[in-house]
Formats: sequence, structure tokens, C-alpha cells
Amino acid sequence: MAFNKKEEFTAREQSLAAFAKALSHPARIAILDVLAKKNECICGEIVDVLPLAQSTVSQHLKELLAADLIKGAVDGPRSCYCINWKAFEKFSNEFNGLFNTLKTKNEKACC
Amino acid sequence: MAFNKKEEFTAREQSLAAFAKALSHPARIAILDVLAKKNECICGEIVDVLPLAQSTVSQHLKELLAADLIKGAVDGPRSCYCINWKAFEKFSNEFNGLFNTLKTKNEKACC
DNA sequence: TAGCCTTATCGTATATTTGCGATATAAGAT
DNA sequence: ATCTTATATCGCAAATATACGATAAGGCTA
Repeated sequence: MAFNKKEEFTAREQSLAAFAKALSHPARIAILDVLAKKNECICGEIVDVLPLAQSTVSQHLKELLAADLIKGAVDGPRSCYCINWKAFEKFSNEFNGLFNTLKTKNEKACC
Repeated sequence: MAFNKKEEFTAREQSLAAFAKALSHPARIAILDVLAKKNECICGEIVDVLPLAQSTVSQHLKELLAADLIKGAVDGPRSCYCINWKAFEKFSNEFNGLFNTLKTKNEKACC
């Protein structure tokens, strides 16, 4: 790609796409599952559960952080993560909005 | 990546991630919007609306097809696309399931 | 202080995605 | 038959993403 065209789309389109992108890898889905299951923040327990190296998991966590889907805090020698519920709810509502718009608009498929 | 590790995750994780991936580009969100807005199948009208070359749009359409989110049919000299409502609903429900699981499980954020 | 544990970051290799122009393909129009 | 129009595909370039090992950084523990 000669240049990145993503900026030429609307803010809403970019925002939805960014959220989807954060969820677009099974490892990141799995991480969110783990964080939801354990009712407290976790750190390297995630590494034990996933079939990935520690550095790779760290990178996935970084991406989820960047997408604002999780929050992180340093707890002594280890790091503690949890789901950013507020941001997550905002995003999931936005997503449901997309789904509903698409669904209610056109129920009679044409092809 | 020395090798692709995606297969080592559960089918559900892979399925959700694949759906998210299909939605992870603003152009593909925009395409779905266009298809929903027009109450009939469209083809190159999408090219007129998007800030991308024809060949690039064709590629995005191909990916949406591969993800089963849209259906395509040849209509004389042109192609006709529309949203695959059945598959879309299945996916969006699956996604809502994920959201709800994550949301109801843990409302008290820890960090 | 020295060693240990946990996590983040760096460097690197490879795979995938994004994007475009050029070219093929296929059907209708002249 | 040829031309036009609409799409798909090919080939290529550049950007991102994925993954890992090695290393750094930061805080306990002895």
C-alpha cells in the first residue's frame, strides 16, 4: 500500500474498525475470556493458559491496552490487568448499533 | 512469525476472531453500510462512494464474501452484492454472547 | 548487596494485509 | 465482429501483524 487510506473514512467507521481489529485475533479473545472469568486482575497466569510465548502475550496485552479494552496496573513485581468495562460497554453498544442498523434496514435479501 | 498459532485456539475463539477481522477495516464497514442503505444489490456504486481504486474495493468485497458476511451474484455484465442476513445475524448473536459474558461476569473492576 | 522472579521491550524473521495499475474476462451494445 | 462497460484477478510494493528469543528493568527476598 503506497499510503494508508484509513484516515479517509469517517470517525465512526474508523472507531468500529479499530474495535473489531482489537478482537480480530483468537489470542485476544482468549485473553478477554480469562480476564472475565477470574474475578480479579491477572498477569502471567494468562501466559500459562495461552499457547504462546510470554513476549507474544505481552504484545497482545499491549494492543488491547492501546484499544482501551483493558486496563493495566503495576502490582509490585507483577502486572495486573482487567477489562475496561466502561470502554467495553461503549464499544459493544456501538457495535450493536451497527448490527441493528444493518439488520432492520433490509430483511428481504435480494440475491 | 515462525508459524501460525491460530489453530491452537478453540473453534469459538477462531470464529469470533474471524468475524471481527472481517469488520476490522473501515472500508469494509463502509461497504456494509452502503449495502444496508440501498435496498437492492449494488456493484460498482460502492467504488464511486469509497476513496479506493476499483481493484481494491473488489478485494475487500472478496474478503467479506470469504467471511460469509455478504452474498454475490452475477447480473449480466455486472456483479450484485448484498448482506448475508442469516450469517450476519448468527455472528452478531455470537458476538453479543461474548459481550454479555464479559459484562455480566465482572462488574466490579479491580484496577 | 546479590540473586530471583515477573514483565516489558528490542531485534529479527516471516506472514499477512492493504493498495494500485495493468491485464484478463465476460456480457451487452453498435 | 468489434467496442464498450463492469468486474475480477495478477503482479508488485509497502506497511502491519504475528511470533519468538534475548535482554533490560523493576521490585521482592535472602
